[in-house]
Amino acid sequence: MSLNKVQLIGNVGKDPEVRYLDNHVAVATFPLATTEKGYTLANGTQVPERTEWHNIVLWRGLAEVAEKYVHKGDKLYIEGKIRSRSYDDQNGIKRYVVEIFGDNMEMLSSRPAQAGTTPPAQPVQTPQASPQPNSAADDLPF
Amino acid sequence: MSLNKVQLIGNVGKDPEVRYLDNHVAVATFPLATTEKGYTLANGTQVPERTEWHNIVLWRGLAEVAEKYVHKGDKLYIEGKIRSRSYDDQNGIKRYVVEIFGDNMEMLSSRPAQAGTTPPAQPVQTPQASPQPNSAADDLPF
Amino acid sequence: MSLNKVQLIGNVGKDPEVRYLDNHVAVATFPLATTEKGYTLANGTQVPERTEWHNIVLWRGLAEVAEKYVHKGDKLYIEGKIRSRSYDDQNGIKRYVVEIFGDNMEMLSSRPAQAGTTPPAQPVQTPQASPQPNSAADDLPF
Amino acid sequence: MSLNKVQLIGNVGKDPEVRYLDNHVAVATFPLATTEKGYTLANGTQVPERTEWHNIVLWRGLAEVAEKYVHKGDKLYIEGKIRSRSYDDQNGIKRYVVEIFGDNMEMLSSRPAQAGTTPPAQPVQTPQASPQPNSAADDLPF
DNA sequence: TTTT
DNA sequence: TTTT
Repeated sequence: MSLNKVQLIGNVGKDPEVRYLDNHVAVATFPLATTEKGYTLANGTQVPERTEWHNIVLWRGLAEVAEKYVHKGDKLYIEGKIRSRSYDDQNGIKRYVVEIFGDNMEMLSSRPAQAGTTPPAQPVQTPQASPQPNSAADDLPF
Repeated sequence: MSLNKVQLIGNVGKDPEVRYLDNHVAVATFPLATTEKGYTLANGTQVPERTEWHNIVLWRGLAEVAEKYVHKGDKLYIEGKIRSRSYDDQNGIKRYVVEIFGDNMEMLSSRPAQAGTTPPAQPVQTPQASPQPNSAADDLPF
Repeated sequence: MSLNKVQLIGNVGKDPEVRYLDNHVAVATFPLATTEKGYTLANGTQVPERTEWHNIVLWRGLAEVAEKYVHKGDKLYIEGKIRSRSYDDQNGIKRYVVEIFGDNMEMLSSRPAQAGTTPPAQPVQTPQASPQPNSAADDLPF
Repeated sequence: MSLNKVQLIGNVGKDPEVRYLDNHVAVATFPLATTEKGYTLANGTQVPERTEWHNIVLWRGLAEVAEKYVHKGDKLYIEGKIRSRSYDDQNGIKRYVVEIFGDNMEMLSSRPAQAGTTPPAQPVQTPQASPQPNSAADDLPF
């Protein structure tokens, strides 16, 4: 009875950081920028261009694809869901992050493949159940 | 060159708060919950149900519709985009909020209308012109 | 490098027809109606309400869920992709049908469960690769 | 109470055909191909690549943008709705066509602009007003 | 053939 | 803070 879906087309802000959990599950994270063009209102007000940064998190096969094929500057389509998570920062202050857990990705920049790699079958998609790490979505300051 | 789209079906956590800006523009805010059902992994691990809370922000006509027709507990479809915003909290600490700016809403609970109101034309959407030429969708051979 | 995604919220026109292929794979088909409300243009022209009928096709687990829980009149969310298919009608004339192959479904009507059934875990979603029956999408008269 | 949404990323099959109605409204039509990669099933069956052709129809401003900037071979994101239409063919046989009425388009190929034209503001969308309050999306702690 |  |  619920839907939580995000679709983004944007540019990768940094090369993905990939780590492997104890169970050898890969997790990739990287920022993705979407940009709205600026425009002028009827009354002459200039609304400037605006860039939104999204924290992308990929798991398993998608993370491995990202490790091999995704680079800073690439244009990507990402489909997934919104997840909130809290953590305590270095000053013991509780912080909230919103992340996009991607379950489908399309590479929209066509780059020459790196030596020793083969191009990914697309669409690359996570098989069914995605892992659910410790996270919290309560107490949002809203 | 960019897409920032969110689609949610969930339940309204609180009656909308509606305020009017100096230019008489209405802004409505309310929390919306999406819930993923829990499940059991192949290895027997129980993944519990998980609720995500989304900060919905509606403008103008959509805000006015929300003021009249949206109530705590209602099931809604919301389409919009992700927007981040920062503010300084009461301790001068910079905080970030992620909000969903809705530009399309569908009311999925059919409630009896309140006395003195009329049901909204649906879909309620930020105004758009879309011409409707002669066309037919009947008698499909299916 | 490609995306083909459809999202529908509408009403089921008929109880699903479910058949089982030789390999015991279930396939369910039913029509789903989406309706745009009519409205009046600035120049006074009345644009009438318009109903679009979609041919929904579900496979495997989703088809089995549809067989048990989906009924005429129900409101559904369906996510999937567009597929065209051709066939020769009884007069040997080549006909084209467009179908929506659903891979995600949400039941938006909450009906009392039928005796002897248990509610489906939701969201019900097809696990990865969906079967690709004989179909053709070429030579469209466009 | 209804949603009819399609999202496509694909390649333009032919340069758009643009015509102008009596009221000077522009209408552009062109085919767009989405392609699913082939794959091999667990039992060894080869599922071949499959291309789906979509009949895109754009109106007004979007049609004018397509006339200027969209060409055969371009990669596009198109968002819109499914519309069915019937007509009688040259043999008096009733035919049905399914079209995608686009209301949002993103050009994903970056081509050098043609002489005498300026690049389109993007996203190009059927006009909408959406207020932009003070907000910040930088310095996210990620 | 649905629904509001 | 919702809902099943």
